[in-house]
Amino acid sequence: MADERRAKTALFEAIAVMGKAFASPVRLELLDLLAQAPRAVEELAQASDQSTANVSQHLQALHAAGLVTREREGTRVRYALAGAETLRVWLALREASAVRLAEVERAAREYLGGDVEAIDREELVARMARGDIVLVDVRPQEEYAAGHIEGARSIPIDELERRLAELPRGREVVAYCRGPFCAYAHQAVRQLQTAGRKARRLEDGWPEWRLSDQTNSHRAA
Amino acid sequence: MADERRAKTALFEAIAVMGKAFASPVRLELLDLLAQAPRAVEELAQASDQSTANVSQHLQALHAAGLVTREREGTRVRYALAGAETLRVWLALREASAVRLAEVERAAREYLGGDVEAIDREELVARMARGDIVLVDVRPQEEYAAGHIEGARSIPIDELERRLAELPRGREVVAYCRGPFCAYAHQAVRQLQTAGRKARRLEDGWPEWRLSDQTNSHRAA
DNA sequence: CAAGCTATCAAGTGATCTATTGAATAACAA
DNA sequence: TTGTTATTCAATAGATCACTTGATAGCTTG
Repeated sequence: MADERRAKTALFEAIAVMGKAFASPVRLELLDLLAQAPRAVEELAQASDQSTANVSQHLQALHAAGLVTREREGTRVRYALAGAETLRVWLALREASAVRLAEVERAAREYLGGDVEAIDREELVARMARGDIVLVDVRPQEEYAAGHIEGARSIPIDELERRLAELPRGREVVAYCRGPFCAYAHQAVRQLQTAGRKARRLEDGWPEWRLSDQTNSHRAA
Repeated sequence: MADERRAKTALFEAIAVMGKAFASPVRLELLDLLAQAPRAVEELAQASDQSTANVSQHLQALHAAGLVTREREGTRVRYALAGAETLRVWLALREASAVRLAEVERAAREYLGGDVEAIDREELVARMARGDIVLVDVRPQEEYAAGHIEGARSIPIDELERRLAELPRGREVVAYCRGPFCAYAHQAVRQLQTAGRKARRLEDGWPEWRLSDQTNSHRAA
């Protein structure tokens, strides 16, 4: 009886080790970044506006919780998301928080600016098959290189304005980026519309696509 | 620029509010219990071996994180899991921790005792359709009452031994309970096998079933 | 092997979290 | 009203966590 309680407590304590990893905003941002592409500590520190030491410590916490893998690469250490289960937890948490916490919704709206017309995965697949649209990945190049939706071309958001001519005039443009809370696709659609193009954003990003359809994943050399 | 950072930080901080809710073993156990059936504070305190005040506080934390709903029922307050998204996060976290943390695996084995032959959902459905097996819900009655797999009969684990005669001798018995980390089904299978019956456990429990097949859910009056 | 990066470690401080205790409140019944 | 039960509140002490700073270790290159 008391033994059973002890064993049950030990089990929940072990699971809570992973739960704790999701309890810090900094770690969540790191997970979000790693969901796009593996990265070194320094890069993560820059992307998340944190000190290197702090990021290193958080990464070690994530590592201890089994959420990321670590790999030495010469003078750098490359961290990557560990397994699809990790991604699934993060996406489920993000989704749940968006649905159940008004504050998340509010913060998302604040960050993304006004809403922009979206297209869902299913429609995207259908229109792509018909050659109806151009799909653009507006994330940084390295993230595109680490994996992207098949058939997408890479035009990082920074370069979109001066590379507008690359996009055929006749077809609608669909932009996607890191996920529903990533501002790049919103920004891209606004820029495109300002330039007189027809444009929408994919309702979510590369990690969601990858998880929902493993076979579609495409990795560049 | 600085504005963008502030907005992004606010967003991750808001999501982390929910993340923090998953950071305590006590709260995880409460979520696990609530995934079976809504309950009052006192019941949860008893089931989790915690003081009422402590459980009340944790429930308030869960409520603030949007993970549970609260409803006054006379002198009691009935807490329930809020929405399918909440359940999805909890199950994803449990799954991920089982896969990625050796310690969880070890603690689970310790708690459950030796492994017992399992059957997956797909096979269960097929065998049920053929009338090949008897499906038994070995959770406490109230949890069965709050929802169960269609076609299952309720025999709480405490009563299994003296109600053995209710089970037809000819057919294999499949027992299920709260989930893969719940000991009841394991126990039931062992008892049944000792009594010379053919028995297996369903590989996971009612919450997983409910989530994977909403239409199969069955709620008693 | 010395210089230059990158990443980690170690220690410290302020902040937050947990569980306990005892008192307060809310709903109900006699 | 008074008593009873269920829940919450308030205060607290101990533990854990987050971020900073400055030192250290590992690898690469000249």
